[in-house]
Amino acid sequence: MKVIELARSAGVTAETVRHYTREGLLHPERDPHNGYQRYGNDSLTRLRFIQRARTLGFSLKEIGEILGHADHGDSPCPMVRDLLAARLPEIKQRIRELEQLAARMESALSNWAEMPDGAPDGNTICQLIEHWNQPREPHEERS
Amino acid sequence: MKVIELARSAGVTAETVRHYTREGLLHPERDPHNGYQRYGNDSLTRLRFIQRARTLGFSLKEIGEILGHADHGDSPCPMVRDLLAARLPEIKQRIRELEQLAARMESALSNWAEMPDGAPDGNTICQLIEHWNQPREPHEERS
DNA sequence: CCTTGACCTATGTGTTACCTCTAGGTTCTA
DNA sequence: TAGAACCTAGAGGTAACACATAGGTCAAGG
Repeated sequence: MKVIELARSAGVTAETVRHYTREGLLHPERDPHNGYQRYGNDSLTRLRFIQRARTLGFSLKEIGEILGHADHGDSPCPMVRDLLAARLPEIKQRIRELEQLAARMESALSNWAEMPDGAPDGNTICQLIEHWNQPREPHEERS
Repeated sequence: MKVIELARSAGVTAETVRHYTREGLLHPERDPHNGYQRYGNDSLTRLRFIQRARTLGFSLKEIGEILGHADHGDSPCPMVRDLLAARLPEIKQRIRELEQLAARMESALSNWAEMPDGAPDGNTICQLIEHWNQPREPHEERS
């Protein structure tokens, strides 16, 4: 199979396949005639595996390690259990953070509903933000 | 103030201050004697503003635009309201995605509780993942 | 035979908000 | 005067691709 054929079989873009190949997750052969990458059915298996693992929240790096174990004949399953069990509380923490962020945003929007806009003076940039009563817990990350 | 003094006043690292400066969010003067950056109290005001805006989920780029408006004497507040109102549903969507991810992870972990590990053969990489009954909705992102 | 279109290659850039490192100059304190 | 603590600029790393560049390949149709 050529790049795009493999990509279509799995419902991803050719770029994604090339990316996984560059990252060492797929091992195509080279067509000595024209330098094209040639993928076999094992690549399709691996690509589908990668997709499933991604929906479970594994990073490409982790998936690479899982595949590496499997390629050595070792069962990657214990690692898979451990990674997932370790990741789950992190995801839940992240959810809580985003929920707090959403709560702050809603609080701000409702507090601002009746505040005037006003231009900035030397001391104030945007009073909506600066005079907004920050509900608990400091800093957060982005979407 | 020198970089680290401003940084400490606001509880961030010197690198963060340098980063904001590189991004044009802070406008220090130069000490002609040694080339050091010199920050005034306005910089502290701006830095604190940036922190508050960050906890509301604004990106540095957006904060740069807000500060730009304020520097021109325009009220950035309407923009601030709009940005926040537009971002909120995105955050909520992200929360839903992560909740679904967490649900998939929990489903996998509980399904796997009684499955054996088993080494990979030619067809299977990790049967925990490959034979796991994926609950609805395909692909997702990372933490 | 040649063009066109669909495909291929490698490489580089952009995304986000910093962190880390290098390599070298400055300032303060004991 | 040494060493610690600080400063500078610039480069590279992080995650998972998407997109663009520049040029080579290939099959089909006119």
